[in-house]
Amino acid sequence: MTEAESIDQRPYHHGDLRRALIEAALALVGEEQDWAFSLREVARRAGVSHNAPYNHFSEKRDLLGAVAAAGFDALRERMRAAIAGIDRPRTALLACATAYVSAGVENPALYRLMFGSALAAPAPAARPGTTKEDSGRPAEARAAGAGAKAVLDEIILRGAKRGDFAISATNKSELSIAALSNWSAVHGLTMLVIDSLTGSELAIDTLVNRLMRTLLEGMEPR
Amino acid sequence: MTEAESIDQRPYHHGDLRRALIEAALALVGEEQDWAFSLREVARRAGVSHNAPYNHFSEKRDLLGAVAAAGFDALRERMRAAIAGIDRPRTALLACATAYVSAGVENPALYRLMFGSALAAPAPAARPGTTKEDSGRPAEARAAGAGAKAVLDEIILRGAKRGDFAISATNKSELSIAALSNWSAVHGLTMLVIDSLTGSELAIDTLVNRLMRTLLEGMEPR
DNA sequence: GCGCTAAGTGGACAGTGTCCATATTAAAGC
DNA sequence: GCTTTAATATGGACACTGTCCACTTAGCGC
Repeated sequence: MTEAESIDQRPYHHGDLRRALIEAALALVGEEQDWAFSLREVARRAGVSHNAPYNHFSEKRDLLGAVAAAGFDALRERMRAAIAGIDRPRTALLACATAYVSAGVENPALYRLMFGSALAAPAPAARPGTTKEDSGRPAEARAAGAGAKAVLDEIILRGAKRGDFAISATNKSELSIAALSNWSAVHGLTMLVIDSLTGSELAIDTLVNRLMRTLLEGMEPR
Repeated sequence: MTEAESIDQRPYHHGDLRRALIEAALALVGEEQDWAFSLREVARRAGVSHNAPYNHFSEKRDLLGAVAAAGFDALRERMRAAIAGIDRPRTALLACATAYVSAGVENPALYRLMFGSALAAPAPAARPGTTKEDSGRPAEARAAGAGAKAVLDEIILRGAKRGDFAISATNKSELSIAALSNWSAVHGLTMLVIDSLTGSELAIDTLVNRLMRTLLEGMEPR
């Protein structure tokens, strides 16, 4: 059939299968709002055999790790765009938080995957070679997550420098704690919203606003 | 063999299989730090056939829902115990938060399961009969979660009544927002600690303390 | 005592993740 | 240009899964 290569006669080698697989998986996560889909289904979508993915990912978990990393990259860009041009740290912080929660709410499954245990190693007690500081998550996802967090860190630093926050701009520990507090609050709110556990009928943006106000001004009387 | 029922001749009917299955699953979650174990493995542990569980749970997800509910119950009791006898709301809040994070850190998989998507319905777009307010989680787990949250609500209410918090004790919305802010922060911190994403070398209790201080006193200069 | 029904059993089926041997081809070395 | 090589794709196999089905057992109300 040296001639019959009319329709869908794809070449033996895909050429860019790794990216194609990640994109297919990303689409599946979005559609099914779950990552229980089979690796074979991903392969089908990419138009390759059920074994082709193993040339690019040693396990299904590896693929999911790459998907999570893509999610973190998207989140970072979204936050960056949201705070672009905003000078006042308090305002930037609020915009950043709103963008963050929105991203999570728009694709809950992807957000859950980014922080989920699906990435953690199987770990039947005492794996070797994993420090307690990495929890067995793929390096790719960790790095992408750090990139996203950096956006927050920078806002905090600016606020500290300007004196808008009661934080020493030279005290690494204080800065780190402040960033962690903010991330915790926003991350937690995102999860609770996703899980429909807020127990509130207020709009999401309103919730974010109130949360950040509490964080900035505190619960105790001033 | 009317006589040979010497060893391990269990009766045909288990008697309390439902509870036994939940306990076996709970143990498996604790051991494997994952809920990818098979329903058949749970059945094996309970000493019944691979189909017996279906008389008590219609799906694997149902079992996991019951496990999650048990987790919430344990969390509630733990928080209750931690704040027993503490009068000052601020102190109680701190003790409660510490207990909460500790519980999550001690059994990360269980904690993740409680909030995880494993409970959410498969939901390939637009399920019927599920309002956007329930996200398809089993009622049992929802109720148990609400019970745990009530502990927090009560502390906030007490603080508001005493004037320790700048919240009107009669304003339901304000109270709700305050509780949600606290839950978000603590929930978020727990998750970040579990995921080893805090980026801090401080002890967990210290992190909780700092987080709660920020929440109580705010980031902005006083 | 007797039937009803809840609670147990084993078998079956399609589908999964992953391993293996094999085939195809792009790229590197001569 | 031709050949070797390593990367990439393929199909088959295996043990195992969740869930369905038909069937058996035995506790409980009449």
